[in-house]
Amino acid sequence: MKRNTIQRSLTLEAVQKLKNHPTADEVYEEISAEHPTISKGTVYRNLNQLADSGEIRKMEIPSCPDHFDHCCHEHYHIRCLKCGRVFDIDMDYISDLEKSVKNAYGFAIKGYDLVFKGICPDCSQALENRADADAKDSVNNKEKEKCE
Amino acid sequence: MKRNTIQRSLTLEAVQKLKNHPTADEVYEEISAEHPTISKGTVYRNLNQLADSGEIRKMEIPSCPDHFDHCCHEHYHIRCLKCGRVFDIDMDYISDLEKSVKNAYGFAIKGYDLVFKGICPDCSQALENRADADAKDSVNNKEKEKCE
DNA sequence: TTCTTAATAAGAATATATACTATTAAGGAA
DNA sequence: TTCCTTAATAGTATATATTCTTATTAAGAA
Repeated sequence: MKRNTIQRSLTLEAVQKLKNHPTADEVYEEISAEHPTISKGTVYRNLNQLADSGEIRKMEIPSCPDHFDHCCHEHYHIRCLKCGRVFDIDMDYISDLEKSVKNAYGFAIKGYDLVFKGICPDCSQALENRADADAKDSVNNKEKEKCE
Repeated sequence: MKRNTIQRSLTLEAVQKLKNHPTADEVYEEISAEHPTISKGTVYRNLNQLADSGEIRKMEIPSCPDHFDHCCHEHYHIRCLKCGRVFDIDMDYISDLEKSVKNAYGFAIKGYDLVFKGICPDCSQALENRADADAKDSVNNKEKEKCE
């Protein structure tokens, strides 16, 4: 039988508090600030269990660590190619996109992942500012930044 | 200036030969069977360079290692949730999906990643066969399998 | 209160990918 | 052709994300 542990409650609360699609690591940091003994493996396990039970949503995004979302309505996201942050996007949800599939070669389709990609306002601004500076440095810095 | 190295040619040839969206590791295994001294880092670097120059396509898929595709026309893919393999899917390509976005909050949209998910015919068959056997074992085996 | 065992903490292990560094070799110049 | 510059390589180390392992703890039933 499933047990209601303190760690499980803390994990759920942290995701609900951190509204910006936190990664498992960000959830762990949030919790461990108050409860330093919690284990990162526990956070990972509880996040996945909470996602399995539908209490939170697990967002699997290409070339990114998994992000978790407290939000309950289906919506799309956009990932900044430069800083890696993930944001909500405002667009009607396409619930029957699999009907557009002509041939899935025997696959039982369970859904789809759709993530837009682009450059966020912050990074656009930073790029413009740097355009005056050394172009090479700008490229190097850009390449260095990681997906958070 | 860009140099045409043997390793670069081997990498391109391997992707063109392996038509099933190989991962970098699969490309490395293919090449190293004939050329055991090639370095995995070299394969990664050349795959990314070839993708940057448009000679191959890099497929970034959630919860999967990157896959590489020799194919040149835009098309969608489906990932098996059980075995992790990636297959082509037959569906009209939506080139202007970003026009459906109502509000991207200042983002400059550069494109999108769309990947369907489902259960492939092989895994459907395997699940049916196992349904007669112990259900618990079936679930455990399912959880164990990794994205390839 | 006791007991069973699910869940945990801590850290090792794994997977994917990139970075570092001494060495090699591609291709232009002499 | 031979030499030279330096991009690319091999091999190793490192980074990142996540899962696994194992002894211990504690949730909740009896």
